[in-house]
Amino acid sequence: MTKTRPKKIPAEERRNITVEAVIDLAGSSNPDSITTAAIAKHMKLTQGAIFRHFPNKDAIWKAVMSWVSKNLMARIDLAAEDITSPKGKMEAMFLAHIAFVADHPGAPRMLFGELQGARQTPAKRLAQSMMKEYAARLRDTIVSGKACGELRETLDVEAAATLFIGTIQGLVMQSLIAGDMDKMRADAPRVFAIYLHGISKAHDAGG
Amino acid sequence: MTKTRPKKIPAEERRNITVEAVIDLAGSSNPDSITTAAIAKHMKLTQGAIFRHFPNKDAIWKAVMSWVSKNLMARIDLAAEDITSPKGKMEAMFLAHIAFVADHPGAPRMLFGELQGARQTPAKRLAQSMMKEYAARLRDTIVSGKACGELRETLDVEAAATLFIGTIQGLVMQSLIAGDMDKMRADAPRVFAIYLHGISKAHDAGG
DNA sequence: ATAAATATAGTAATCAATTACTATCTAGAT
DNA sequence: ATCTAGATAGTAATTGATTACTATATTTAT
Repeated sequence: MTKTRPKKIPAEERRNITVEAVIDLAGSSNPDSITTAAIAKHMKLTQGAIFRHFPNKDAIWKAVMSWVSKNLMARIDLAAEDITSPKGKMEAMFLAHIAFVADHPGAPRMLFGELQGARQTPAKRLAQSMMKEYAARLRDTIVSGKACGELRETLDVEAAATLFIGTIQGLVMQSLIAGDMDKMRADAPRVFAIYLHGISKAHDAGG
Repeated sequence: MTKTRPKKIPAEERRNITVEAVIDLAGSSNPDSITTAAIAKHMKLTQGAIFRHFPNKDAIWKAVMSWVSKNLMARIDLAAEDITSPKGKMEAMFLAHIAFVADHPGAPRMLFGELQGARQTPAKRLAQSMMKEYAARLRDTIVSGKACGELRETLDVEAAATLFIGTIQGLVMQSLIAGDMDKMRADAPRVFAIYLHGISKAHDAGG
């Protein structure tokens, strides 16, 4: 029985480790039922030590949401930045989003859980503002797609944006249910192809 | 302080009332954190009385899932039964599903929550078998749609089924997040129109 | 009177958070 | 280079609240 004492780690790094631990745990259990004891155990610390770095549990959740928001948006921006075609941009965003979720299954669960909760927490505010910016970016891309003739000019922009986000959320939900993130990576391009067909201007009359 | 005693209600009806109470509560709070005390309060009973009608909490969840499964499938079947066109069938199923969720926002939350949980509960088994049957019914309809020429013969059946379910789940998620079920009812036909465009055989070359 | 349905009042377990204390790191003086 | 004081990061034990669940008494309908 070698009860090794955990290394003393600087506060900021310890906070980062905590965020990772929560996202890790959220990948395999309901975010709402992740206890501070479970977090502590996962990062090999005692439960009380957590509160040396966060004033309370809400603060942990806020830090997690901040991480998710920052990293997800960064990956989507990076994927889309060098692409000029709106359709190409949308596909890149779609696949980047899926890849991010496949890498961090806990992330969407934290997001959903927080957004659905009745309580207006700091974490929820963060999540809401991220969703708002995401939707705005999407609408802009769709509008420019119509302008340059890639998308049908009869296209309902709001509905197309809703379906884009919904398609991702649906894919994610089904993969979380199946517990298989690799399947999602494989399905994503095929599903997006149908979506694209739904919003594109017809090229030829072929069925 | 008029502490009125609740009427004595036969056990079976009391169980039905319990199920309704849970679905009601799930509409505005995380299903996983619905306590037996909260259920009891909502149906104006003491907490202990619940356990005169159910052996344990899992049994309550199983009863709820049974209710959801039965009622959702019934509404979808009813909506589709008199329609011969596969595309028409799919639209009817889609809108019936959305209408059901709009009537019972707690239902999808119970479903998601149960399916995502790591624990293999009786409720989870029920939910899984429902999803399986739903997907099978969907694939059959899509296949017959291809056969009768309503849908593109190049259509990826699996992806189309995944997107159908995903579209619903996505719409539901966004409505739960927005806390506005009426918006979902309004958005559903517009979103489904894009999906339909994505799977349909082209009628004319118009953009 | 009897049986079913409910209230009352408990249980042990678990939760987030706090406390008293200890170990370790680091900066500045020598 | 080394010592030491203060700051930092940890443990272990405990708190009051809340959880699912239970034992028993009481009410109500028939």
